[in-house]
Amino acid sequence: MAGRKVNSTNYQNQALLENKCSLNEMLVLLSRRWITEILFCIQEGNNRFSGIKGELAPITDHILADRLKLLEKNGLINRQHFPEVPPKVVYSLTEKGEELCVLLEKLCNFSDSMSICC
Amino acid sequence: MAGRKVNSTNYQNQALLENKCSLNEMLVLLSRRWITEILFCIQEGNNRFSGIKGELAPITDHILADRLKLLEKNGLINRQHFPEVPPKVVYSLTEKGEELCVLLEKLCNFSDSMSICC
DNA sequence: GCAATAACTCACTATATAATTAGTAACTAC
DNA sequence: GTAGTTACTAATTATATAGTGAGTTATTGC
Repeated sequence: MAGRKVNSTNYQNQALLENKCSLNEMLVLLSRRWITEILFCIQEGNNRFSGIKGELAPITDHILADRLKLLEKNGLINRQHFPEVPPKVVYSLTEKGEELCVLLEKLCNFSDSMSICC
Repeated sequence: MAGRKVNSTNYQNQALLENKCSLNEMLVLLSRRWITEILFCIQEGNNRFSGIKGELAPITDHILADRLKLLEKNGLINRQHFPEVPPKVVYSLTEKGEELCVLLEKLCNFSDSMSICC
């Protein structure tokens, strides 16, 4: 975590947008690469680190760990740790997480109905 | 527009995600800074370049022009140009644009109901 | 002829985000 | 005692995205 430059216009503009509307915060979170796919993996019961890693093939450990932490921090998933060897950690959606998945599916249907280019 | 590095893992991973699900394309578009605010401005009738620029105060001409072009390219807004001097251009939401705004409002209500930290 | 206007465009710099590579603990099977 | 296992972490490099500052066009008002 290199830390953001708090005095930059870049930072301040983002802060302004997030203050104006929480949607902007949500979109920053959701647009982190892999994050929605990780959510859907867990929703479908693929609920362990290595399982998700396998399904989202080229994802790195680093990014996966970071995204799981983000999702947990925001109350969208639960993390259950079993002190075995080798270690076992199981993830599951919270109620909020389920709710979000429903909204994302709607957005997904909408995006299917149009062709997007950036 | 400096062009993306098409052979990088960075690019290829993004492409993989966008292939897997159009939601990922949609999220890239929506997470461009200012874009949802611009959409909401137009929805509320603030439909000219300088008007939007005024409302989203620290936004630059450069970014605003880019975002309007993106929204138009994706069929979310219409651009009507009047050949006067000084020039006059009026933007409006398309049907798709209206539809998207409805979905975004739902997502916004959801994000209001939780506290997000990144 | 000079300043002001709206709606842009361009070249450049600053910043944020993702990927790469290596390393960790605490065991078990061989 | 060496390799293999899971779920991570850390330092560094590569890439994408945002912001800065200036320039453009074609006209009207002074």
